[in-house]
Amino acid sequence: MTRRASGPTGRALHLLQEIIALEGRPFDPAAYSRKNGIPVANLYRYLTALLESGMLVRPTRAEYLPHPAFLGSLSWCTGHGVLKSVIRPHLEKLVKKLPAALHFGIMEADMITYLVKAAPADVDLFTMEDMQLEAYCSGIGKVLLSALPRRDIEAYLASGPFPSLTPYTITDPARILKEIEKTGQRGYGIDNREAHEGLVCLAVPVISPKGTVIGAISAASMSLDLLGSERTGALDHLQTTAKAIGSVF
Amino acid sequence: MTRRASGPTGRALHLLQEIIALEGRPFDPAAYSRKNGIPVANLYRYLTALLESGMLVRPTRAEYLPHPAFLGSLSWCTGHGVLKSVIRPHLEKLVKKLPAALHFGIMEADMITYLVKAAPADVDLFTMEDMQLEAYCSGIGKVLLSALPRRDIEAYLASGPFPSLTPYTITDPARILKEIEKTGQRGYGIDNREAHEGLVCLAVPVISPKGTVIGAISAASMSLDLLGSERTGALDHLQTTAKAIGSVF
DNA sequence: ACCATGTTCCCATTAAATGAGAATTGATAA
DNA sequence: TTATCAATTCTCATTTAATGGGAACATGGT
Repeated sequence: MTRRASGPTGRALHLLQEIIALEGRPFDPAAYSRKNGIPVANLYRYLTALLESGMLVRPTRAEYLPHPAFLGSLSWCTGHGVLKSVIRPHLEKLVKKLPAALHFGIMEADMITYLVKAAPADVDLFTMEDMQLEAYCSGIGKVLLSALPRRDIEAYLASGPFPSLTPYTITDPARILKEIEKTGQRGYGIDNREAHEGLVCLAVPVISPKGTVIGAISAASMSLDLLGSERTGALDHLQTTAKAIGSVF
Repeated sequence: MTRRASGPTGRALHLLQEIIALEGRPFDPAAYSRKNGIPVANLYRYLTALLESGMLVRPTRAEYLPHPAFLGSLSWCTGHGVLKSVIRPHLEKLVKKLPAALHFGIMEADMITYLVKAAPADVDLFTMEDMQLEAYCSGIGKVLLSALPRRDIEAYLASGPFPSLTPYTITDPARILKEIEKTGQRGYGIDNREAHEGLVCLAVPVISPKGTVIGAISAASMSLDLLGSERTGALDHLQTTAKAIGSVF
């Protein structure tokens, strides 16, 4: 789940994350000591440091919880605000080289949420940040679906119906599955006017060094050239940015 | 704001809290180094440890933010859940010695919220956890009001009106102020049938070692003896528990 | 009062942090 | 592209803190 840095500090931080991950269930020092090969004496030293720093409280002798004041200090970063802050500078840098409507999106409850948008001043597209779209007919959606376990893809396909939004929308679950599989194989997603009249887009996944799919970025355009003569160049830019973003995590 | 443990680990944790406290504003390594007397080289070492442990991300070269995944791992402890977990064992321990309806409450938006309730099986009181009550006519309310800066007390008194809930309810702002002042002077609050027919209660503040008022605990009873013959004993129990809870923070 | 378990203490040994400056990297302006 | 400046990392001898195994000490429950 979490990376662990070496050294005493890294071990103390790992302990903090362990206690948070317990979600309130009792923390068992002896078990943690055994499991991680850390002598109990050191374990208690880490706990002391975390308590003295105000990150943990000890309601009773053998109980450890995140400190309410520490949690309070984190209340400003609820929602996707931090994630947006992480992504935005990358998209705004890319938009200078690839002048199209760029988006970063994640999947939430079978829908795609566009968290970040960056577009040249002369491009006017209907999309907005925090807008939700169907997954089956968007480039980002196909990419994120293709990253799901087979079981989840099938559950998604069974959850239809899939309304037709343009004459090009693919609405048959079997054909959607084929699209998803193709997307996974070639490593990028295409939306060929399936979600909006005349709008095409290319999308690639953003993957952390650990292999987690954070989300996906896409370039959208009202010109078919994006899928034709411009495709290779655009994909190259998207891949580069996606890799840069991924390496942040 | 935060306590700081000595040693490298304590300093690293302090840095983490500093970055969280910035709420997304840019972190200035040089300034932090100067302000805290920490050489920049060490500062960057702490940052590296925090990054490697997955607590921070660095969206761009000179930018540090809490890691979205770390924030996600904390999502289970939104609201007052953790605070309740901290308080509850103490009240449940106290209820064995002081068999009355015990409550822990905090002030939110000029109202009192009862976060924890502990009562003997044979005591049946209308109160419930998460219930909100008026502050001016409850023991906990008077205690928490008396801990406020003068300015805030006056703002509260100006925010009336203060409805009469029983024949004993004090509704005149000037008299409420007197009550609040008396509460602050004697160190505990009294509700003499002001909020509910026949119900009396005693309340004391819960104060952290740093002097922060966390909330207040109260004992309530339908017998006037709580304010008479039982007052000294009950107060003693409440004070002891309040001190024990306070020392947790 | 007793027991079991959780917690702290002890101290010689080992590992890690320290700090000042030099060296390097990266973004921005020219 | 190159110059420039600030941000960041590296180096290394020195200082400081962490380590760990067990004994000793609390505490809550029986």
